[in-house]
Amino acid sequence: MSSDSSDDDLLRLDQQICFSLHAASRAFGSVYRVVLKDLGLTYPQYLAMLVLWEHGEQPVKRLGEQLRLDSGTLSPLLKRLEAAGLVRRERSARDERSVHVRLTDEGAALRERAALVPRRIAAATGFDVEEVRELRTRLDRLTRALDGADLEGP
Amino acid sequence: MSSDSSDDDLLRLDQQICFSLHAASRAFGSVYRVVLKDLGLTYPQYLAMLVLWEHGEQPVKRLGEQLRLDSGTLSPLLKRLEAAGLVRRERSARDERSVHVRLTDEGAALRERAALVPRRIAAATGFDVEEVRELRTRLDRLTRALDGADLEGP
DNA sequence: CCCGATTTAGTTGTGCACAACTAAATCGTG
DNA sequence: CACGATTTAGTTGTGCACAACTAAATCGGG
Repeated sequence: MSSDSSDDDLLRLDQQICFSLHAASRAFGSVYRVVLKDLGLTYPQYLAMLVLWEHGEQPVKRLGEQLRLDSGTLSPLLKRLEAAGLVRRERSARDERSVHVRLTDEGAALRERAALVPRRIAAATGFDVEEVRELRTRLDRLTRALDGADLEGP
Repeated sequence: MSSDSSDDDLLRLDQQICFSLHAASRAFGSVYRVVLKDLGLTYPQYLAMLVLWEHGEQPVKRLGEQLRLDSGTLSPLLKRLEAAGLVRRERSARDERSVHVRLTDEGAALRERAALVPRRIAAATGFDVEEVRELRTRLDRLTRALDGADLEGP
C-alpha cells in the first residue's frame, strides 16, 4: 500500500470499497427477492434450503457453520420454514442438546421449482461463468482475511 | 455461459456466488463494527456520515440516492444520529416537503477520529490498493447489471 | 461418581432493509 | 386559478444479523 495517501484520500477510497460491496449485496438481494417471490422464500431462507437440498438432514449447529449464522438468526428463520411446512425440527435422541433439521416432502419437492432460479439470476448479472468464478474467489479470500483479522490499533 | 450444465450443477454454483457475496458483506460488517465501536457509530451510520463529511448539508432525498436507501431506512437512522448529537434535521423553508440534514460541530469533529478507520480496515483485508480497485470495479458493474435487470421468466 | 466447564439452542433487544402505506407540499395543465 | 398528479418524508410491519444472555444436556478431571 502506498504510504503517501492522505487520510482524506483514504476516507474517500474507503467509502467506495465497503460501499460497493454493501450495494452489490443489496442489489443481489433485490433480484433474489423478485425471483423467489413465487417460491414463498426469502433470500436467507433460500440459502438455508440450498444447504438442506445438497446435504440433507443435519443439526442446527452444522447449518449455522455452513451459512455463517448463529442460532439467534437461525432459530426464528427455521421456525418460519417449519411453519411454511418445508422443514421439520426434532431434538436428537442421542444428544438432546442438538436439534436436527430435515426437509418435509413438500420442502424436498420445492427443489424442482427452485432449479429455475439460478439461470434467471445468472442472466440478470450478465456475467459469464469464468468471471463469476474469479469474483467468487476474490470474495472468499476477502472473507477469510476479514474473519482472521486481529484488528490491533492503527 | 455453457449450456451443458445441469440445473443441479447450477444450484451448487449459484449457492457459491450469491453466498460468497453475502458472507463477504457480513464479514466486512463485523470488522467495521469492531473498529467503529469507539466512535459510537454503526456501519450504515458511518456510511451516512462519510457522505455528509464529503458533500456537506443536503436533503434526505439526495442522501438516499447516494446511499441507495429509502426513507424507510434513513428516517430512523438519521433520528438516531440526531439523538447522538452528530447531525441536525430541518425542514427546508423553500420547499417544506424536504428535510435538510447537516452536521453539528460535534459531527464534523468526529471526522478527525474517523480518519484512522480506513487504514485499519485496509490492513484487515490484506488487499493492496490495485486489487481493491479492481474488485470495486467488478462489484459496481455487477450492481448496475442487477439494478437494470428486467427479470423476465426463463 | 460428582461437579464445574463446555456445547447447543433458544430468547431478548437493537438496528438495518425494504414493501406498502400515509400525509403534506408542490407542480403542471386545462 | 383549481385540482389531480407528483414529490418528499415519515410510519408500520416483516424479516435478517448479531450481541448478550439463559437453559439444559453433555463432557471430563479429580
